[in-house]
Amino acid sequence: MDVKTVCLGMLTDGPASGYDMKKCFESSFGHFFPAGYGSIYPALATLARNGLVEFEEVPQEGKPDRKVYTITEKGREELMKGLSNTSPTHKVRSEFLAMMCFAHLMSAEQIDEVIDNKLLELDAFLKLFDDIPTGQCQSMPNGARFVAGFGQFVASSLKTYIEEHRGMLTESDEEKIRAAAGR
Amino acid sequence: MDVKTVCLGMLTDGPASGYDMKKCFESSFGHFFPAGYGSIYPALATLARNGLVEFEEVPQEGKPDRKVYTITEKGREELMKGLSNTSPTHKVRSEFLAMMCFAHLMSAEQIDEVIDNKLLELDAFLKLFDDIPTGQCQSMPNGARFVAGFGQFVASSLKTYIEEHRGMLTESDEEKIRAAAGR
DNA sequence: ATGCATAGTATCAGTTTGATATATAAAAAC
DNA sequence: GTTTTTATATATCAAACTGATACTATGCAT
Repeated sequence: MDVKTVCLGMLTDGPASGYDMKKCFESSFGHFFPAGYGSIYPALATLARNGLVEFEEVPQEGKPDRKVYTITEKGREELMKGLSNTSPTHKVRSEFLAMMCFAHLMSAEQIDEVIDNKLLELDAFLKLFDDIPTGQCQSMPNGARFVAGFGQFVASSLKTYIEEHRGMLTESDEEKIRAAAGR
Repeated sequence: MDVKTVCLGMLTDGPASGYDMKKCFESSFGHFFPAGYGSIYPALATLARNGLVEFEEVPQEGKPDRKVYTITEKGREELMKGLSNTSPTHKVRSEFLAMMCFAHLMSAEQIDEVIDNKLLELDAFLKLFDDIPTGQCQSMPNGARFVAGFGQFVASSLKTYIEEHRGMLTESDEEKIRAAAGR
C-alpha cells in the first residue's frame, strides 16, 4: 500500500487532479499518510502508464490547465488487490521521541521548550475536530468516522501522557529517588 | 534529526559497530524511529567522512571483522546542534488507517481479519513491557523511561479505541441510523 | 544433509521527502 | 498604490530512507 493505492482509492470518489489530491492529503489523509507533490505526480504518471487511471487535459482561462484523472476498471482491480493485505502497517517516525531519549544531554530549558511546542501542536490538531458538526459526521462513511475518531483519541491520549509525565524529564536524580520512594 | 544524529546519540553511550546499532534500533529506537542497514551503514560512512566519528577495525576469529565506531568532539558538537531543534516532528504513516478509510469497499470478513491482526500486534508489543523489571526501570535514564512509558500508554490507548469502535466499521446503514438514534 | 539463526559487512532499485521552479491572477497588507 | 502573499496548477531534483538481497562463516536443530 503506497501513495499509488491511496490515489486510486481517492479516485473511487470521483475524478480529480493531482492538485485536488494534494489538498485531500493536506486536509485529511496527510495526518496519517503524508504525501507531497514529489510523490503524488510520479504516482499518477506511473498509474497512467500502467492503464490504472486515465486523464483528460482541461484548459482553464487565467489558470494552468488541469489534468483530471479517472480510475479505470483495471485500476479498481488493482485497488482491491491493495486492500487485500490483512496486515497493513502502522509506523511512527518521531524525532520527538528520539530526542527525548537523549534528554540527559539537554538543558531543562531546552526540554521545556520542546514539550511546550508539542503540546501547542496537539492543541491545534485537536481543534480541527471542533469544526466537524455532528450532522456532517453522520453522513461520513463509517471508515472515515472511525479514522477521524482514532486521530482525535490518540492525540488527546498523547497530550494527557505528556502533561502527566513531563516532570520526569527534568527532575534531578535526587528527585527521582524521592519520587520512586513516594510511590 | 536523521539517522546520523540518532547514531551519534547512541555513540555517547560508548563505542559500537553498525551491527550493534542495528540491534539497538530493533530492540528500542526502531519502535518510534525505524532504520535498517540501508540507512545505518551509509550514515556511518558519511559521519566518518566528515570526522564526526572515528572507527577501528577489530579482527575476530571465525567471524567477520567489526568496525567499531567512536564519537569525536566534533561529533558531540554536531549532536548538540541536532538536539537544539525545538520543534521535532512526530509522524505517523499508517497503511492501516488509510485502508480503514476505504472500509466501504471491503467485505466485513476482510475488515475483521485486519482488525484482529492489528489487535494481536498490539498485544505482542504490550507484552514487551512485562519483561522490564521495576528495578531495572529505575536505573534507566529519565528520557528512556519517559519514551518507554509513552509507547506503552499509546499502544494501550490504540487497543482500547479499536476494541470499542470496531463495530462501526462493519455496521450496515440501518444499524448506523439506529446507533445514532440510541445515542 | 538441509535449513535456519547469529554475527558481520555492504549495496541497490524503488520510494519518499522537502524544497524549488514556472506561470498567472486575485486578494491582502503596508 | 504598490508590494507581498495566497491560490491555482503543473513538474522536477538531490538527499534520504525502505526493504530486500548478497557475501562469508560458524553453529545448532530437524
